[in-house]
Amino acid sequence: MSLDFNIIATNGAGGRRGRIHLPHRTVETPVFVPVGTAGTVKAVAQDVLETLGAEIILSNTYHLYLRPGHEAIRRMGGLHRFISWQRALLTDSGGFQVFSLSGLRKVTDEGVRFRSHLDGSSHSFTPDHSIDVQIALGADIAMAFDECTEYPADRSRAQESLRLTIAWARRSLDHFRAHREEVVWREELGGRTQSLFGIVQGGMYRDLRRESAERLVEMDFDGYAIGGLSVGEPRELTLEMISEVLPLLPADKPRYVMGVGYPDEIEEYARMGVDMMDCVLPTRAARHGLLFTSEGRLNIKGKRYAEDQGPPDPACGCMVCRRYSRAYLRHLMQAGEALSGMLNTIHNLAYYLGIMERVRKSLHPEG
RNA sequence: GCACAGGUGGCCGAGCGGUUAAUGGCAGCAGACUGUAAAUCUGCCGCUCCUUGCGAGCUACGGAGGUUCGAAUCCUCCCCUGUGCA
Repeated sequence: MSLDFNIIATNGAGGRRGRIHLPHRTVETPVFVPVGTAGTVKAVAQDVLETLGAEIILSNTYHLYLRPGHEAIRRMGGLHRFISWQRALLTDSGGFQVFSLSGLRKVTDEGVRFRSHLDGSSHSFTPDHSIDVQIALGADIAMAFDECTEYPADRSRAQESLRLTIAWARRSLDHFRAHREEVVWREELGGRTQSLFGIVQGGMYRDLRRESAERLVEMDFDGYAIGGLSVGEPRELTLEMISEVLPLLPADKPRYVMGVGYPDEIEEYARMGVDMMDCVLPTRAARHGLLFTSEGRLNIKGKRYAEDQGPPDPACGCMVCRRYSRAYLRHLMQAGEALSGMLNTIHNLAYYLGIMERVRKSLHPEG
């Protein structure tokens, strides 16, 4: 049973509005996916996420494997039940950690040997292992195990990285197909199973990106992600790579750009046909005092807001903007109060989710 | 009153004869954050000036003197704080 995705409107520029019918939720696209690495979107509780309208969140295979452990989560009925989130879930494969924990790992054809960032203990991740862990977690969408290529990477390095990612994609998919029936909620949800997405790499080389996309498409994944972007390259390059790859991906399957972006970026990508995007930016920046608003960036730590009684964003109707002043948010930040991160995160997520909602409505006013 | 221990830049606190406008930390100010090792990280943080430079001048380690080429650092007296004994 493959993933059910239907497109209900297009804009002539590649953009489309659609619905991904996942086992736990039908997700309206284009969609922004908040990041909840360790089984929590930092600083906000699940009921708040529901109120904000989040339909799908992302968790991380590597982090949950280390703590509390994927077998423990399986025994407790899977990640949805464990974190009490009955909407859609996506797990990243750990491929990004191959990149971000570069000081603590060693990559071979087999997979990656990691030293835990928690206690220094040694662990190895292979495509098979990543898939096993992801099946134990039971997210609606799992990701192929990839190597997120660093930037800058010269051509031979990007090529080598791409070769590895393609080989790992093949193994991820084979292993996934052999074991996808094992997901804990399968019976409960009428025999439905998880989906697996492949990840396009290729550094900043158009032809390598093209090759990566073509090889993955041949394998027939449930959806396709473009990875290895927003790793330090100029924005024009990010856009160039996305533009290069999108037309090569099957129109009838979801397209997902991983790890982007700023508000204007996600809007732009959505209008050109990206169906899904995740990013830590709204949540991390929120905890650090940076609010995204219709008037631009607002660093709430600024002294200039010390007695500003206006809302963070006058054009925003979120629960934070309706109730609290800039002066109060600045005070919470200054005082190091936990509520600071919570309120800032709520606003930023409301802002990001709002952008996607506007884009969806502009593509098709219904709903 | 006596005996110890102390008084350092907004606060705490190093330094105990010379690369000391003075280590650190906190607070403050500004900035960064893009599939989260991030409630983290970076820069500034005595005053003034400019040709903005590992620049110039000024003022600074309780107060006043003194020793010394040179003192936050040593000596004398005074003031204040803490602890103990009367």
